[in-house]
Amino acid sequence: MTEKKKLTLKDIARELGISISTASRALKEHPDIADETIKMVKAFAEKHHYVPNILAVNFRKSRTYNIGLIVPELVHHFFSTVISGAIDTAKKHGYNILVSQSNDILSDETIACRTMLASSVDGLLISISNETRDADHLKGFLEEGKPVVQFDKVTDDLLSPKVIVDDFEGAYQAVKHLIDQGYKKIAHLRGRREVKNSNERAIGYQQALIDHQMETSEEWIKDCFAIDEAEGYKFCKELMTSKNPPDAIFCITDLVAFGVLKYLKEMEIAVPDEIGVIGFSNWKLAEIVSPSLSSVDQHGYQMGEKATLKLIELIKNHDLENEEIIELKTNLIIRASTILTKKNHATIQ
Amino acid sequence: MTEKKKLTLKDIARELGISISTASRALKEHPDIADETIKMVKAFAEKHHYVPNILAVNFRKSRTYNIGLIVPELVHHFFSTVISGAIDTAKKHGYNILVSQSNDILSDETIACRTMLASSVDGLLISISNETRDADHLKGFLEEGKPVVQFDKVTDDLLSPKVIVDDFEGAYQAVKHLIDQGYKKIAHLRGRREVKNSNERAIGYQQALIDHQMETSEEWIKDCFAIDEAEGYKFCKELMTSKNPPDAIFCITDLVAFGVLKYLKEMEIAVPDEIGVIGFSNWKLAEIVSPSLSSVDQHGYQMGEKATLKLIELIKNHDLENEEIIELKTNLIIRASTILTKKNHATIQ
DNA sequence: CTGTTAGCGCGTTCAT
DNA sequence: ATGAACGCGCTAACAG
Repeated sequence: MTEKKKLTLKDIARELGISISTASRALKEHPDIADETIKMVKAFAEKHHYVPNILAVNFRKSRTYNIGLIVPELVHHFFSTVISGAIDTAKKHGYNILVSQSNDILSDETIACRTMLASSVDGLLISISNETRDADHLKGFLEEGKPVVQFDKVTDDLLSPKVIVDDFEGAYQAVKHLIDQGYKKIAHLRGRREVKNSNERAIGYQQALIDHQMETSEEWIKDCFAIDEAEGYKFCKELMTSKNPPDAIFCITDLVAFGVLKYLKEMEIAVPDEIGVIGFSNWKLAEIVSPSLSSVDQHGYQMGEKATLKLIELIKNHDLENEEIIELKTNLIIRASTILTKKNHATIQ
Repeated sequence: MTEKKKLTLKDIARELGISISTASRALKEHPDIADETIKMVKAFAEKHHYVPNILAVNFRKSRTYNIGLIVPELVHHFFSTVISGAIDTAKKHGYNILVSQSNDILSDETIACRTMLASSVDGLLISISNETRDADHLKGFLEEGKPVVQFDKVTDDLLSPKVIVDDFEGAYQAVKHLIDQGYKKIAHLRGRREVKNSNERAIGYQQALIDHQMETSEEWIKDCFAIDEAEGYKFCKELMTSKNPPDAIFCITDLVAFGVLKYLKEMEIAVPDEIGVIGFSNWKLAEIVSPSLSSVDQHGYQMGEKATLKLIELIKNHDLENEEIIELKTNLIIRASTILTKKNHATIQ
């Protein structure tokens, strides 16, 4: 395989007996250039498959049309959905997306940032790790004139736009739905106390209970750490074997809810009749499991779109001082795991 | 936010009263340069946070340390796992990954390729779309001296290394496992006839049946097109309501198997006692559903690693004629959906 | 050991 | 309407 020697402006100029700058301008249809010249140059370029050397262009303009994107975990339904939206949107605007993951480890995140900065992305989209507290490793981007947009998991330590979901409202609606269905003792498997989203959801849960004068209990709130299926299983067991077991469980995320469902199935505790279960994030699998799982949809794809659009806007305007907050509404998806009939309702009471 | 004016080699040279090339070489610890000079330059660079302008370096060396990666679907457990492996591996070797998706549409794939080429990736990792037949849109990479490595879904129309899974063997083992468990009438929900992987799995299925003198029937083979849960449900219904229903089903992928499980559950047909179900790909959810789903693990992460390593090797060696085939062994994961006890075995007979 | 020089390909004044 | 010339920041061949 012999590599093609790439055609340059210089080649075109030489072949056509014009100057390099004329060739350059002709290709851009600069108003100063004669129509005929333009036509001639364009035809020649077309014929010989001239492609500008993007490396030279980038160098000259010091930009790359590449956007960095860092998430905690790539193999994760919600984040991959966000990435999907980001990629599609970026593509539409002529940008590429450079993806990296932090594995929820701050040092990995810091390294990823360095690599991104070194490879000269034009801007950064990031959802911070569970370990991240301050944003020192992100400030380098702004210092170099590269805008940052945070999404989903964000920190206030960085002045930047944030695209987030209304976690409070989503949680509130989920719990209100459980209440409306007739469930009386609603438990919550919550996420980490250091993570804002988790706290928002927990507050939404509590507010809904308070607003509807529902019974509350500290025993019904369990703190997840790994936020996985095993924890859902474990805490569900704890709850159901306690003195005052709940009759509904609101889970910080679907994955945890799957663990809950698993335990309940093993114990032959009927969902939704004996107990209602609702998750958060609306994983693809939520509609596939049996019983299908009610959940709060976060519109991940849309989040990817909005964050990317905002970033591209900032890049174009050299805007490094934007701190707009774009809050997406959640969407309650009601499925079998919480549809309690009146009859069963009575049973519970 | 005022942007820092970046320090250049020229600045260092001027400040230190040396030439630019000396500064450049000193930073690279070139053997010609006096230790003292090296120390001095490095100290100065360190102190003033000198960072080489990567755009200039890339331009000069005509390479970017960026690798393109195109998959049919990003929001897909297997592919996101592959990407995860690719990203981690690339990072280790100083490369970034530029991700794009084709949505299984050839024209999208072609556009993605063009964008990747234009943005000057150093090489390409690709798993082709279901629509892709020939590799004309990929040949441009080789023509420009950029190596390509195909993985999972590959075409022989392009001379390139391929990292694939031994689909035949994986399917064979899955079906053999069903036979060993005592299932007698094994059906297969297969994938598209135009897709190599589907055919390999179908052949593995048939060979296992033949080798063990099992009953076969054309009726037991159903062609999936969308390869989703709905199809699993639909075809399972067709199978179970036919004159000669199977007592086990081997599914082209876990997603289809989930649909199968759903139908069986609705009909209260017991898995694994009345019917065994096995999938392919070992999705995260396979162990979460009830009953947990036996599956064939494809080692997606490892596939991402191997493909990336191979590509980096080709990039470094300017090797464009490699057509090595790296075949990964699958791994049979046995779970509840196929563990038939001896007693039940007798029942079936 | 170090400096000088010559580009890499392109965009952009400044002339003409 | 077009061309000459310069420089972006860095590397490397050549010269001393």
